Amino acid sequence: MTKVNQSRDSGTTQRSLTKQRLVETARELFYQNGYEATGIKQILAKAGVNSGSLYYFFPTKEDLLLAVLERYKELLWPMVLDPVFDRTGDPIEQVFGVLEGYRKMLLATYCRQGCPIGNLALEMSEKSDAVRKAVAENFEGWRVAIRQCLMDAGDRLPADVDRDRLATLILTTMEGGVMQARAHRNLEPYEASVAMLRDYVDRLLLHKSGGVSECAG
Amino acid sequence: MTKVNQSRDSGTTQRSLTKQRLVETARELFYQNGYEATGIKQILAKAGVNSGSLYYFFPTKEDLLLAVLERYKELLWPMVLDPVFDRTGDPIEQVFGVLEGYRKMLLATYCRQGCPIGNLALEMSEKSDAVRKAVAENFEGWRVAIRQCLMDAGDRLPADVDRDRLATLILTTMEGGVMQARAHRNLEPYEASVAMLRDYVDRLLLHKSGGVSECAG
DNA sequence: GTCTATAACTTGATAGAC
DNA sequence: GTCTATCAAGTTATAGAC
Repeated sequence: MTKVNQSRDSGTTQRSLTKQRLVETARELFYQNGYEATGIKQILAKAGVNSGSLYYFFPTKEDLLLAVLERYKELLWPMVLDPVFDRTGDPIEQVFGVLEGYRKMLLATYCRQGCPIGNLALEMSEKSDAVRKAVAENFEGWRVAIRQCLMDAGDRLPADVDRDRLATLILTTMEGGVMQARAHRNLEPYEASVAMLRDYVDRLLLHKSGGVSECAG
Repeated sequence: MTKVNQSRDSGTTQRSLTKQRLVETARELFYQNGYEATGIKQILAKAGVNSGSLYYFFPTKEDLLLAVLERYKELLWPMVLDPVFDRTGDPIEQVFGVLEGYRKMLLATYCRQGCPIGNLALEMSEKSDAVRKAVAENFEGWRVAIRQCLMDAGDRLPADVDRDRLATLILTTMEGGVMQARAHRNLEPYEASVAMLRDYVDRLLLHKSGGVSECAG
């Protein structure tokens, strides 16, 4: 009784339910426990799939991780950006709305879970170049979206402020803040980091029309 | 032929050479490969020590990690701060000198190695509360030293700028910048983050004597 | 304090029937 | 595409002689 199984993968969409379930389960477990600390058996048990099926789709554990990282790229807009961008059109508020989203995540998990990409960045960058690149692409997607907000802010920001580098600092603030909040199991380091970043941006917004020098005193 | 082995541990100092070697080797390997990915066998081989000796000193692998984290606390001043503080007495330059030290480390390792504490923070915070706390203490030592610099800067910084929170942002910038530099295997994200932080601090230094409002325009 | 040998278990991955 | 059974190697940790 050969089931007529959905098989064509148009683009990144997985038509196979088993494959989908595998990626989703692996995503959760890698997130909660890290890549090394998550066993294939564990993934299999939670997904309700047998070893044979997993290895039919993914030759190695690393290939499964790469699929997970592709999935995270797909989720950037629907999960991270859209909910914020739908609520406000002000590009500066969009930026801090995204940061507020991570604060809510920390709050909801009692500072136990942060950014899955950041976790993998530090754990895997030296172990697999393919993974490192997939992580970098995830960072880049996030950063480019934030940079677009900064560009949309137009002349509200001083002309000489580098939007590209400021977008990098914003991602830096999120990742560094999340890291400390998790280590201290306390929101304060995250909130402090974002508050100081906000102070910086506020100062930039107020002094938009030139360098700092013009009103030194 | 029972060797008269040095045994008393006065404080944190390890009088046993074997123990010292074990901690040092574990420190390197945990740094390079992460905690989970490093095997006891690997540590034993590199240190030239037998399994029996390791377990004589450390009941579990986690205890070894805790000793490593204690060691990092001891190393903060001699390895991270003193080399910078000896070169300059200006507290603001001390802060950015420390950040420059991490840049040099990234440069020397082609962006392969960053901050060992940051790695452990993300890998271990959910797995062991003892490790999480030891990581938090390491962060706190670093942050307190930087905060002292900011306090030493006195009225060069505006009175209403929260030194404590600014110190947090500085650690955040280091950790977040290092993370992205490693993921992209490129110094730019780190340099961009630090440059923007410097711009922020420069603006604070110039506008020390009050709020932003006084010269809005 | 250090040695060797090994227990007890888990790991990622494979084979081959269906 | 999915199933079961299993491999070979690796894991942390222990036992007991010296």
